[in-house]
Amino acid sequence: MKIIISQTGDQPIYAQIAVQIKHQIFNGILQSGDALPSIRKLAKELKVSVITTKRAYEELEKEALIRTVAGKGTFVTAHDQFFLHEKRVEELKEKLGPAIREAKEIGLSLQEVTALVETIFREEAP
Amino acid sequence: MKIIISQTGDQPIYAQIAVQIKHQIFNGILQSGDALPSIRKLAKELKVSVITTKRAYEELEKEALIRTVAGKGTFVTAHDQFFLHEKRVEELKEKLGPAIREAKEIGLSLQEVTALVETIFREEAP
Amino acid sequence: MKIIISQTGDQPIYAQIAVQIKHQIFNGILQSGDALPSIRKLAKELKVSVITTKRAYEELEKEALIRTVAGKGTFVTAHDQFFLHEKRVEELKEKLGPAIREAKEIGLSLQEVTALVETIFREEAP
Amino acid sequence: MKIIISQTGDQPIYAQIAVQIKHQIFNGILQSGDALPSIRKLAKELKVSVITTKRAYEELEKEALIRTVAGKGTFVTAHDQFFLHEKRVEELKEKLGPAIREAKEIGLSLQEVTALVETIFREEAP
DNA sequence: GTGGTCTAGACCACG
DNA sequence: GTGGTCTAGACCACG
Repeated sequence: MKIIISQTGDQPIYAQIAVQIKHQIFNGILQSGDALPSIRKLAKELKVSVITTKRAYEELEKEALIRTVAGKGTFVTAHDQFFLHEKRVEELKEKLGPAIREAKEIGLSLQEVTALVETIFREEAP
Repeated sequence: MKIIISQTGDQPIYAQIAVQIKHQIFNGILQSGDALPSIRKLAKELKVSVITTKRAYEELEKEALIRTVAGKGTFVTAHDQFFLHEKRVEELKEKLGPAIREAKEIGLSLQEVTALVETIFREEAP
Repeated sequence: MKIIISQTGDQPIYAQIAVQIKHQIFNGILQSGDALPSIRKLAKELKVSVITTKRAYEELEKEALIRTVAGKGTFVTAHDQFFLHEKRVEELKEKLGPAIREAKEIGLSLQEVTALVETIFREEAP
Repeated sequence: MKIIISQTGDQPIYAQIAVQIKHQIFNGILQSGDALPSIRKLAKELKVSVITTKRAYEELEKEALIRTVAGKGTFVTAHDQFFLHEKRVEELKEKLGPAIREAKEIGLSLQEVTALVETIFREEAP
């Protein structure tokens, strides 16, 4: 499983794992019903503790993106496109919201903000 | 000094203080050369530990927005409009950047992102 | 043999099998002396491991509801109506007991509890 | 803090702790805003691991009964009587439900069930 | 093999 | 002092 962990401590390891798996689900790399690696296998692969991988899976379970069956393993929840789209937009709003609120506090106009958004959008590697 | 602290723990208190002072500088409420309250005075006023206000001022010093002179007090750094504008845009980019990167990962087009930005911009209280 | 297994993990599979066979005995679908399917046959039918069906039968043997005769098979124990009635009430008490104990801890009166029981009884599909 | 732990393994320790604190909240022994012991203090007192007490507190946080503030401690959530009553009845239904469903499967009438409930209610120590 | 739970330490940020 | 996170082991139930 392709997951990159940064030990620089800016974000808990379990959160880094969770968010990357989440994105794999969002992008269809992991699909409904797909089995995730066992918490122990993934722990070995990433060289972290079992508790850390378990914690990551717990986060995703809270969001109903995966489902753990004791003794069986962990699987991507069956979900339709609508559910995923909702999840994605919700997540995006949570991140864009504070930034835009701040832009307004700073006194930027809508035009200035969208211009900045466009610049950043184009800057980033496609 | 007008600073509102949320004890709900979603953000460290020192960071809340720092960001609010920063915004007062950005918005001209605090201007070049203005004296800030002493860390002890501010601590009393906000009913927090002196360590907390000290930490907040340290953050702002790192960003060169304020300057502490031993035995005299703490003052807003002399800065021109260009410097402040740069700071503001830099800060905004740091927040918008990850959100926009994510929007692209999710597969949203520039049009969809700007539409979402506009919606959020209009939603927020002016 | 009519047994429905839920893979959702809320209850061990062996327990699901055991309880459903138990209910078939209680309700007379399985009667004294009736032969149960062999653990291997049942395992195939339900698509579970032989270990699982064996474990289920062991549970029922502990309760003296079935009896395994080496080389012959497994049979519903000879029992009279009194024995079965006792078993049923005993089982029910085990489940109702903790709930009612809790109701008292919470401070509900007998009237309130029986009212709640009546509501739930009527709610459930007959 | 008065909490009794059974090591017999029928229920995880963290769940035992959580349920007993929950009952103290329900019964007014712990009231809105009251501080709970720190996870480390409680761990020492109960002679369990810190992770176990933390896990217990996490369970209660999921149910919005307590609130943890990093660096401050853990507190009983401000809640009104209506909220608590709802919680209590909800919990009770979850326990009574399966038992009553079973009673019906066994073929008991509402009268028989309520009679049994009454017997158990009176049997238990007041 | 799978998860579930637990221990007894550790280091960190915040205050 | 407070939580938050993590490790490197362990034993268990289920299958």
